[in-house]
Amino acid sequence: MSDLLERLRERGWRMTAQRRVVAEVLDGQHVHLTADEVHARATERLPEISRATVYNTLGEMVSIGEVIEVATDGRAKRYDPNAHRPHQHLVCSRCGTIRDVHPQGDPLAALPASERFGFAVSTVEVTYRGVCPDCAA
Amino acid sequence: MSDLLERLRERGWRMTAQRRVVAEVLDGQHVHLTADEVHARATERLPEISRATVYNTLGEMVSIGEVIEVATDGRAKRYDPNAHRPHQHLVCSRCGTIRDVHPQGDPLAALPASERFGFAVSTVEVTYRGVCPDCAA
DNA sequence: ATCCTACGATAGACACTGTCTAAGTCAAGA
DNA sequence: TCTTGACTTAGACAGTGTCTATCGTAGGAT
Repeated sequence: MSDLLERLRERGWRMTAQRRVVAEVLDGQHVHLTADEVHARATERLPEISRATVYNTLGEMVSIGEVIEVATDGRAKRYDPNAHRPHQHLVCSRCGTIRDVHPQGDPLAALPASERFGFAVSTVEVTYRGVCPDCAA
Repeated sequence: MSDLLERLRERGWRMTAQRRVVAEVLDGQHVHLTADEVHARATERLPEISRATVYNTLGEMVSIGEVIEVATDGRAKRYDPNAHRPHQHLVCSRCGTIRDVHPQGDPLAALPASERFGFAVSTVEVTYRGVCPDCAA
């Protein structure tokens, strides 16, 4: 079930109850949670888990590429466990929920060399914004 | 010279010294400042301007579409006065500086209806990330 | 030119998000 | 079982943004 947990173990992570819970919370969700939301859900299973541990664990998962950090507003970052399939995000401008979407074509191709100003461009993030069906009602 | 100021006046804005200074700071910069950076520069010209006023004024400019809010990391939002010409952003993943770029084509077209999930999609933000020439050296 | 009044500005408290530190705990190899 | 260093913890701290109550003033009315 928990591929994420399995991959972390393979990387030599020390398996603590806290890390297990954080991985499970991420794995079980299709929405993109903020760090404090992850903490809230983790607390339901492991009441004494601290905020710092959740932040640390998420940060480590991001730095090894198992989880993607999404900053769509200037507020809390959100964490996306779907790091292995390239995708972009569709954000509701009212309620802030995020959906994964898969646009056609390679967005990198749209930026000609003359517009790269010597940058070694490596990634593109595309954020579509609009009003979701629930908020439009 | 300050087109921004002129447009605000046309919208019936009460012209206060504070709003004038905020508009001038934005207009004179080609970089994208954070709210607190705007405040710092505004303070040089109008020492008693408050942080709340800068935040309010920036927020109002964003809501009427004269300025664009850019959240490239999970930290401070940056404010882009170049709202009249559609463009995207190229961010250095080392030093964080932002350049305006103009990709080809309409990025909205890449998202087929089947991938919109009932959202009324209105805007797209594209953020290219890479290492700038200065940081690559 | 002066007066009025509603809109804008102010200071500072507050809230949210994230980071850091010092001390205690425990997973896992010896 | 023992040992060790990686991990966790509580809580202080820092950066960013919001809110409230009060004061000031731009600009129309007189």
